[in-house]
Amino acid sequence: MSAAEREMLAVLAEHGFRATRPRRAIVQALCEADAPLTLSALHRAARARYPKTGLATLYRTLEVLERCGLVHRIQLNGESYLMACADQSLHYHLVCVKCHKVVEVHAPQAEEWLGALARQHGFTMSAAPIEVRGVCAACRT
Amino acid sequence: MSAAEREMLAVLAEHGFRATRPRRAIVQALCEADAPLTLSALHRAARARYPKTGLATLYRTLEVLERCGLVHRIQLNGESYLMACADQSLHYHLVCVKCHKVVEVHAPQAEEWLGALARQHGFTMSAAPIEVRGVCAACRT
DNA sequence: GTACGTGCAAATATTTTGCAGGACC
DNA sequence: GGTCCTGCAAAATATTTGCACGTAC
Repeated sequence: MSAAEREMLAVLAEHGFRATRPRRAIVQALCEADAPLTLSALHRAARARYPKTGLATLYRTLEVLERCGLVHRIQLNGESYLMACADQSLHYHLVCVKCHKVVEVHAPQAEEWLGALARQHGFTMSAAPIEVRGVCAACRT
Repeated sequence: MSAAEREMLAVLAEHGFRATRPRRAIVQALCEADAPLTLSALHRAARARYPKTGLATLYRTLEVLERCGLVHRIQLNGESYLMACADQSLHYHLVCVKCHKVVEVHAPQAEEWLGALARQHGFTMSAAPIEVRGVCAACRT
């Protein structure tokens, strides 16, 4: 079990949710994916770990995970994808619109800039990842 | 007709799409909204301008507008919203998660920072708005 | 005039719900 | 042992499609 996985289950527990088999299958599938997953890809991946995982449970689990800030929906070329991110601090996700891979970036200085910018407009940024779309090195060629 | 509206119709024309009545109603509804709209709110708003606007046409028009980069889907507290933005340059959208209002911000310096950050990771940012979630001054009280 | 778009209704697909039984703490 | 969760199937929603008819260019 990866650290990310352990972390997510811990946060779930803190919020009073149980670590059931389908939930662990879904969390594991999300953590082991190397890019965001569509709903049906996630269902397939969860079933590979716990075959009885039902679609209704997947929806219900995603709602819980999103509520806890552990799962994020991102829009890529018109499709909706799901990705896990237990990190509740402000940071960036560089998302490649071609291969869909995501690089998680912490850049305190950039965050300060953005924070200052927001403050100028009376905004208080929330501690959620900021999605930045682009093309990665491998896909640019 | 607002400048944004005119701009969107011009871009549509450039892409070879016709400015039909339902499309103009949808574009106008999007441009006049002071916050992103849900699909059904947009349908209602479009119908207020051209009552015969059908739901299928709304879906088809949104696909066209998104393809042309004129409409963006944003996720807010689990709901999906649509907003118009004809500006194809890199900039930020400060989105209030309470009242849903959006402030469009151009900040060359912040963009340079972010660009440099992305380059360090081999990324080339695409010229799309970057959504930053937070709480606006009015809603913070 | 002729594509391109449309509204409508039917066909699909997606998401939610109710409930009897199972599994986590 | 008592809830909280689950799978299943049915219900409710949301989205797409086919087609005969309009209308923008």
